[in-house]
Amino acid sequence: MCGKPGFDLSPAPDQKKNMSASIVDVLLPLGLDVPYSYLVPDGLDLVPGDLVAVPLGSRLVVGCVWPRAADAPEKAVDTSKLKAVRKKLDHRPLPPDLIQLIDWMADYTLAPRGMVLRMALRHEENPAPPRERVGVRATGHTPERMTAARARLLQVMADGFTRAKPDAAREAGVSPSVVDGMVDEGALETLVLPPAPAAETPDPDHAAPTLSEPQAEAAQALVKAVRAKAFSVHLLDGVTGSGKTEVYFEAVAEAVRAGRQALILLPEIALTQAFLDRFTKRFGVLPAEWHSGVSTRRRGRILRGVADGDVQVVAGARSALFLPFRDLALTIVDEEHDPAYKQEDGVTYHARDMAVVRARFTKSPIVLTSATPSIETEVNARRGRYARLSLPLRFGGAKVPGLSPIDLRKDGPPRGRWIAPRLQAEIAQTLEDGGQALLFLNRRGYAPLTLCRSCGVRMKCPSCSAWLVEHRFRRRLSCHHCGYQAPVPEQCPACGEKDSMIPCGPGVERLQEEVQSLFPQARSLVLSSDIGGVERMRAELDAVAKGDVDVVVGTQLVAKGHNFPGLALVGVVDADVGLGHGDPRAAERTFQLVHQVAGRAGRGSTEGRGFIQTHMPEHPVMQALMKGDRAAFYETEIAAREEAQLPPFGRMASLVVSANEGPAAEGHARRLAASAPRAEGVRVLGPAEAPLAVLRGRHRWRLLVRAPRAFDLSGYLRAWRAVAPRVTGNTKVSIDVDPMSFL
DNA sequence: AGCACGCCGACT
DNA sequence: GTCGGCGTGCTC
Repeated sequence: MCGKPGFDLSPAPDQKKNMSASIVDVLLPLGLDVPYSYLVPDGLDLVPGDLVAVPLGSRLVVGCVWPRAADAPEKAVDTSKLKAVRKKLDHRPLPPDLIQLIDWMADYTLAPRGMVLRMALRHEENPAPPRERVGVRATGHTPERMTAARARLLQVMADGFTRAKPDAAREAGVSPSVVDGMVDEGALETLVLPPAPAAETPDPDHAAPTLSEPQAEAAQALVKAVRAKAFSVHLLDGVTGSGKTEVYFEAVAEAVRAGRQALILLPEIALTQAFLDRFTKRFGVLPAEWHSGVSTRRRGRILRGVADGDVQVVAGARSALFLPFRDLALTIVDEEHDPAYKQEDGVTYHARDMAVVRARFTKSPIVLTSATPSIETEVNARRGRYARLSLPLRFGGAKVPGLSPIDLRKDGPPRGRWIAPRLQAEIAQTLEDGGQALLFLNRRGYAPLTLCRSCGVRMKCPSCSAWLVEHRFRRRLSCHHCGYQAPVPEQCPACGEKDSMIPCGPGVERLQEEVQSLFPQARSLVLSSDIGGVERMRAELDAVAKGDVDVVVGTQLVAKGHNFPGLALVGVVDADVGLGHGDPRAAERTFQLVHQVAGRAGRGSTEGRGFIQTHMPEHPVMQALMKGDRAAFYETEIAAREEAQLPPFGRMASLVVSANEGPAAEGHARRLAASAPRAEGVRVLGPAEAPLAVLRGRHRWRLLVRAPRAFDLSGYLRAWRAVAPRVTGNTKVSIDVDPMSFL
């Protein structure tokens, strides 16, 4: 098979005997931690990374030929009972750095190796065959009947070039049926075209930008890092609008120029039209997009292009991390602090951290960007493990607004309202001046809680320990954790009282209602993730950018990289959401969100103003936000983490025991805790009910493990699992190394 | 992850 | 009597 011309590469007869008895390890994309061994049929040449179809029980499964660890002893498998590899798939082998990444991630997260492989193979399940493209070419024959449309088409085709059928129709400005008609008449002939490229090649010199001096310096450092072809981590650190994207685009351009590849990871890519626009402006074409919204067929083409090295730039969500790049020269993690990078279901991992690991294996540079770096990244930069590139100035001269506090304890709004008099006056002034106002409230829906005024019963999700959130525009109550929905009851489900159900607390919908009653003449809009599809979202963002909206009421969605040039006022309606429960991560998150929202104002020519409503203006996070003092936030937060030996000064893992019955979960959690091995400096806390004690009908109890910074936490957890009582029934234990929540 | 096998409740 | 529910264990 696939013999090279002119040489007989088949093994000599005596070797052949050996070969036919050869065995490969195949990792299967299932919940298995160990590869299985298979016989290699005669003449099949397999290398690590090759995808193969192998029999497993009664079915055929696609797996990946796995390198045999040098130190691994021969497995005790009865070789006479081995099954044989059925066939090798027509596919490039997975690159070594990806195989290394999968092994490393499985070791680190304690996930079965096969489940990590599954993430890398998921996108090529059911590979849709590339659609056959039909091209047309002029034959020279003239049709019997000539029409205006036919003449135009033939004129376009007269150059003799072959065009794809739809392209020919579009260029000539005729309908596809005219093309078909000309084919029938023999004036055009059809032929099969090679598949279209998965993505067009970016032009590194399409529109080279004019960079400010600090930008140019930073760009130069990144270009140098790409040229060095060595592992390095840079933190590209700059406030909103400082031009981080333009800077790292220069490094991307360098990779493209060298004929190599770049990966740009983005949080929630489906919504960042602004990013795609900027990329197109700089490189002349769209990047290859990789996220769940891309069709299977398109993904298949991109995947092949990435493996062949033809697709040079991929912009994608965290799953793009597992693409089989042929020659990855550079990785960018945009907005590295964004919690969307943490995958919580299935294999639990942080895409930013894993991207750094892959870059290390690839021996290539990686760039983390943020205006508000995560504490982990900030500490790494301070320790000198990451090189910091700062862009201190706002591009274009506009300023991030300072945030004036509004103390809700003294100057709050009247009962049942959420906009304080001061903020109301500022909005009025802004509208009078013809500016736009943005009200930020990180709560979807109309009201976070609905209760009966007569008997006090609260509307709760039947399968989660969470209140049902009213969504008034859909007239439904819904659970944000499991998706359960129910109509808003007209009478109390507990006491039967009619019209007694009342909404408690604000959501963005309710806030908009208040805006409408306070400013009836203003055009207002709610921006929230559950408003509808991507198309509608883009249309609404456009409307805001064009100035068709006076007051925007938005959830955290408005903190992302959308550009609202007319925004003059930002009001943070409740800065305390999530704060005050003592979780340091909540403080970090609040700081990042509010800081970014504040950065939305004043991006145009006008200087923005900002207000922050809070019950705790003395809280260090609020203080830092008000003064616009980012350094102060990091000082206090880093000091607090160090004091408490929390990450990144100590290590953590969370073990969640879940079961259909509460006592089963609790009981197993207690036995699990009791079986924890003793180790110097390691503490096992709990079990306690998990923050969401019931989720999708599963009762959850949680253990937290805290360990010193340099401790091999994964090794400890593996040793623990080996001696832990085995799970029975529907009980499950899930492990999260480096959890987001420290509580 | 899937799939077969096994052991207990309500049905053609 | 079987059909089928899910809980358990195995797959090179």
